[in-house]
Formats: sequence, C-alpha cells, structure tokens
Amino acid sequence: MDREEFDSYFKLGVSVTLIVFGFEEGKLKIFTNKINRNPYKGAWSLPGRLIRSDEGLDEVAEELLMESIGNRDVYLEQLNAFGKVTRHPLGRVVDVTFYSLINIQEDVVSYRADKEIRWIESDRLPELAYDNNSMLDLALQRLRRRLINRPIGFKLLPKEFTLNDLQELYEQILNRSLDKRNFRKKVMKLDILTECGREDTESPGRKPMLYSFNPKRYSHYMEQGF
Amino acid sequence: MDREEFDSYFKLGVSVTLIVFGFEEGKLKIFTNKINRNPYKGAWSLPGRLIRSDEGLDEVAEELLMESIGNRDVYLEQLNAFGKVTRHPLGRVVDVTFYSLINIQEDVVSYRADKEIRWIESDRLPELAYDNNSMLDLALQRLRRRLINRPIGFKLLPKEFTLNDLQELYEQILNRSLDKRNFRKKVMKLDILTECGREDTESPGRKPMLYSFNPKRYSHYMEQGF
DNA sequence: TCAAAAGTGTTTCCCTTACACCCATGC
DNA sequence: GCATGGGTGTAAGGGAAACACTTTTGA
Repeated sequence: MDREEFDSYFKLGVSVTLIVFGFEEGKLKIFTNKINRNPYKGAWSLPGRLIRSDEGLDEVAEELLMESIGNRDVYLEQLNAFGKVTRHPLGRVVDVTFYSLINIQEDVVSYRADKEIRWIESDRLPELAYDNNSMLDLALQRLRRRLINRPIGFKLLPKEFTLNDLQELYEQILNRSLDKRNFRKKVMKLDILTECGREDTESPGRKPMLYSFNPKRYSHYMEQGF
Repeated sequence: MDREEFDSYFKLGVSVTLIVFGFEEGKLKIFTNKINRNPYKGAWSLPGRLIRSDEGLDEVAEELLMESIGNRDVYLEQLNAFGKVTRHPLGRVVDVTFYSLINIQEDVVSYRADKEIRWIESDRLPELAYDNNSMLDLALQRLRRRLINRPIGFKLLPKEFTLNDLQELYEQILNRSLDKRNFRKKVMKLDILTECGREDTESPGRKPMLYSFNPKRYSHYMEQGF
C-alpha cells in the first residue's frame, strides 16, 4: 500500500467516551454534563470528545477524567468500541468507551467550570446524546459482572467504610438483597480489609466498625477473579 | 463545533484485526497470512485492514472472516481497541480487534487465493507484524477465562465430538490436566449435549460416544456464565 | 428501658476434588 | 487373550445458602 492509498482511509474520527460511576445516598450514579454546542446542544451526555491523531486512547480517557472530576488516579477500564456507521450525526466517528469507578465524596477534586454537570441515578436515566444510552447498558452489565467476580466495589466507597455500606452497595447495584451474615463471611474471608476503629455516628444504636481496603492480596483477585 | 473544526479531527485511520482460533491435531492454532506489501512485507500477520468511513466495525470483522475462511457464520466477539499512537508505522491507526472460534475441518470453506496462509500453533508464535503479538496475548487470556466461565469450547470442535476430545481441548488451552471423571460429570450436568451414536474408529479399543451440542439451555449460560 | 442499628454461629446441601478399576473392541 | 483406549462411582472436604437472636448505644 502506498502513501496515497493509505491516506485515502484517513477520513474517520475517533472519539473517547467516559462513563464515571459513583455511589451516593444509596444510589449508583453516573456523571453527565450538558452539551453546550451543536449537535445535541442542551442535551445531557457522557463526557467525551474526538481525539487528535497524536493522542492515545488511554491518555484521552485520563484527560476526560481530569476535566470531569479533576482527578485521574482512579479505577479506569476500557469497555468497548462502538462502530456503527450512523452513530454520530456529523460524520463517521468510531467511539472507544471507558468506564471508571470513583467515590463522589473523596475522589472528586473539581468540576469543570464551563459545563453544567449532573450526577444521574442509574435507574432514572433520561435519553442521553448520541448512543450514550447503549453504552451505559453495556457498562452496567459489565459492572455487575465485575462486582460478582472481582473485589471492585470498594472503589465506589470512601477510604473508610462499614460492611453495611458495602452490602448496601452490592444490593443496590445487583438489584437483589443479600444475607447479612453470609455477605460478611464472604468478604472477611477474602482478607483484604483492615479494621480502623469505630465510626463516630450521631445516630442511635451501636457504632459500626470501619474498614479500609488493604491492597495486599488484592491484585491476585483482580487478575483471577474469585 | 462547526463543520470545519469537526473535519480537522478526521485525520485518523481505524482498522479491524481478526484473531481466528482453531483447534487441530490437539493444538490451539491461529490463522495468519503473509503480508505481500509494505510495510511488513513478507511478515506473518493476523488478518486485518483499514476501514472506510462507510463501513461498520462488525461488518468489516465479518468480511475479514469471509476473506480468511470463506464463512462468517461462526462465533465472533470484540476483544479490545488498541490505540497507542505509535502502533502503526505509516500513521495513526486505532485498531479494534475481534476474535473468532471455529473448527478448522468444518468451518473453513475456502482460503483466499492471493495470500499465503498458515495456521500457527499458539505456543509457537513467531514475531508477527504490527502489535499483533500483544493482541494475541490478550486474546489468549480472554479465551481461557471464557472457557472456564462459559460453554464456549464446543465452537472449536466439529459438530460431533467425544468427551475425550473436549477434555483434551480444555487441557491444552488451559495448560493443565483435568480429572476425567470430574470433567465428564461437570459437562454432563450442564445438560447441553445430545448423544448421537458411537464413532466408527479404526483404532483398537471401545468406540467412543459422540455428542453434539444442543443449544437449548445454552444461551442462558452464555449470558450468565456458570 | 426502649428504639435503632450492629453484629454474630450453626446446620444443611451441594458442588468440588481425589482416587482406581472394569468394559468394549481389534488384532 | 492381550493391548488399547473408553467409560464409570464413591467418599471426604469446603463453600454456599438458609435462618434469628444478642449487643451496643443514645434518647
């Protein structure tokens, strides 16, 4: 293939879209912002943009993280490439989607000033721009599977959390209730939590033990699953 | 964003690469062909090509299947997008990789005439063109995980196969030996196989029972895993 | 002392694992 | 009748699921 023929193929756009999951007020939420230029002006969408030819995919995903929450030091994984010819109204754009798990309280450093942002509950999603909704469908499927197979739920919680917090997170995202005793047994057996004192709550009742995540045995589970 | 600015991003290439796995002579093999133009002229590579802006990703993957084995009616799944800036020597190309599982005896209809092709054993891979080797690393990881979690091994075998064939396939790909009785119990409990008579072998010894794959309960396992 | 939330053990069942011999067939 | 490969059962251990009460604390 000569240079000229090669160049003839270079008529496409590639974009990166980012799905940021957070967990707050007992609900799984998704970061969105309002689009302020056409197409889809005024619609809510996932953060995303076209990439320049000198930018790597992961690099752009991390930039989008910085723009969205001011922090790139969080869990980030490639989800899928979306390549339907008609998916972008202005031209042919192949999108590579990433998803990220963060704790809204602790991992959000700053929101971008130039856009209106909103955390939307995963079970009350409106119609979003482009094919964002099908990306989210897939991301939710993947998140549920990962949650079952890998110790990934911690990423959505603050550094210190109670086992009840963790269980609530699992129940909410998997959409079914879990037995408290069995849940605790299973989590404790993983041996990836460290006790760090009792929470000083205002509420009545016994004060719950706080745990923090201990990355010692963690990487093994992340690769193999359990 | 106006049209002009939008167009300024359209300087990238997108390619699709296809990894076709087959199983023959007790070995996992990968379809490759010899590149007959630059760059990488003379090197072995996975089938793949740049896409035009009017072609969908899945569509191109299926076309590559047709070109490679003359058959698109086989298992096909997206693997990953590879987007490092330097991965293609002639320019910026983002690659979306797919992998496919076929039976070499029954699913190969025809090979393309214009290229030299070769099935390479997965444990004797040479240096391939582009970043094909890292694609294969990832594909192998994924195949092993899928093999454990979903009843996918059948795709690599002929329509009728023996349980010993199936076990050999698992042992070879997972690279460990399995207990014959336990393996058979587990497979039979899935209840996705139908007996279809004994094989008429030439060899001494009892004639093995042939099974065929029964897709009744199959789709459930494919979504959920087991 | 009561209300509210945290925390804790046991039994049952089934799946997993380990393990060794008999069966059918061709020569 | 023997060599070759196909095929089978059982016991023990470990993880999963079901299930209800006690403990701590603040008001």
